[in-house]
Amino acid sequence: MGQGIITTVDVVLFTLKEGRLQVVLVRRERDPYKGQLALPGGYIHADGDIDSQSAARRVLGDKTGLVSPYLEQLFTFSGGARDPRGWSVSITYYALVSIDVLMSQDKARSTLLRVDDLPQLPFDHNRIIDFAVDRLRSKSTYSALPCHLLPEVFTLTELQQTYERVLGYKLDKSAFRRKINDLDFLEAVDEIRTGVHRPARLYRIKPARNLVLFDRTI
Amino acid sequence: MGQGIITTVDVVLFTLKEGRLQVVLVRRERDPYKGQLALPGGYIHADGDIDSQSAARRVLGDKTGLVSPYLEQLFTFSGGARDPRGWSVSITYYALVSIDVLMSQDKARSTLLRVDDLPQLPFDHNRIIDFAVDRLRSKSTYSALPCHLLPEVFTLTELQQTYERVLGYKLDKSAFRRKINDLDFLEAVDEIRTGVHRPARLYRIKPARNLVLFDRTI
DNA sequence: TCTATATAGTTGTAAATTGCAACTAATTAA
DNA sequence: TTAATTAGTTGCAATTTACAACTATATAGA
Repeated sequence: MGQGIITTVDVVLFTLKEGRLQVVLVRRERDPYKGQLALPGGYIHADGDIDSQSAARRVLGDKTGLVSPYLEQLFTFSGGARDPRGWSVSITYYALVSIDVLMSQDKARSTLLRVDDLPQLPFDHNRIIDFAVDRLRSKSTYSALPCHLLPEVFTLTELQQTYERVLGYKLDKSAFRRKINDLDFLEAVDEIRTGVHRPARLYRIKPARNLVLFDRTI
Repeated sequence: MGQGIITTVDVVLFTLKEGRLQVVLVRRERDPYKGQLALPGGYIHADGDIDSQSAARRVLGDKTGLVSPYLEQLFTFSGGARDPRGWSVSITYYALVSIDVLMSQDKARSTLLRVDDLPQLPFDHNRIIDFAVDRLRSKSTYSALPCHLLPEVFTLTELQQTYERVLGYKLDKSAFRRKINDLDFLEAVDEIRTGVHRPARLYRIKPARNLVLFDRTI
């Protein structure tokens, strides 16, 4: 059984560094495109992987050392033209991680590049990244998704800046706080972020809470 | 090359009949589950299919006779447990068609069942349909998607009823019309739908228009 | 021809939400 | 003490949405 179709997973891992949305690329260890920067990806292992999500987690862990970032299926790219080895399917995922966690878990094999300034990449990886950026931006307009680009605890100002950096435009402070408050997916932690000015309340995502979606009305 | 992974496409084809959202099922022609009702689906042909979207179109045409319904990728289901033949990938699509077009193009091999009253189906097809219904409902709250469940031309009242039947709740007439008007994706046609009461203006989707999305603001 | 009725389509306004700007609060540095 | 800077709140105008009543146009039947 099987039709000689190459079946892979690829992961677009986002992080926010220096105020810019960046994507993690790794050097390919084998042909095709050996030595070039590309998305972390690999074959699905029919023995071993439970499903493609597990495969994506495994591949991401192997290539970047990340343990359990936010991970969600993006889209499946397929066809005879996208891989020189033959007709292929790539089940793609996107993942979010804070730069702190990335720095502490990644074993320095990966490269960070700004999503708005990418070189030409192998396969259809530019297209996949563009698709992931579009998804991230659009989903950020109606969900708590950008939270996962921050560390465990963060201030509301940091959260707003994260939204602004992902979306590429400024948000109103009071409206933003009202919205976050209404959605009720954050809880204050005891600590306070102290710095050179007025200290800020710290928050974290309420435990056992799925990704919160904002209401839409037609 | 290839890892012995079964690679298929499955399509959830929706239509609206008797005011109910229904899904098209076909009898399986071969094992496993030969003779049972299931989603129209089949192997990807690495020779012949351009990509999985083409494969989905081909399969849908072969099994239901439909030529070019609205078709969009849904999700990719995968794993070792979902198909008795082995580790498998199903790239799933959902499609929308008006009952008129379905009746005229389908060669009567297919069965229509209400999505809220399905029997147990083979593989993970119940899960796939549930997933498709969720997607259709949620996307209908912020897009022109339900248009594709109607014939070429329709009245605004018919369009509103279509939204209401998909979403499962009533909408306000004036607000609905304002929204549709603002989005500007319909154009009036010359004809008028005449009936037993006041005649209604007929509309169609403006040509060369992508699926219109409503604005969302965080 | 007149009237009742049913559906199409519009209008007015109250209620809710959002956008904007100014305000208060708390800290450090000088 | 004061200036500066960031945190966080408040008030209100502007906009959007929800709701209900209104007008318009057809058929059917008396």
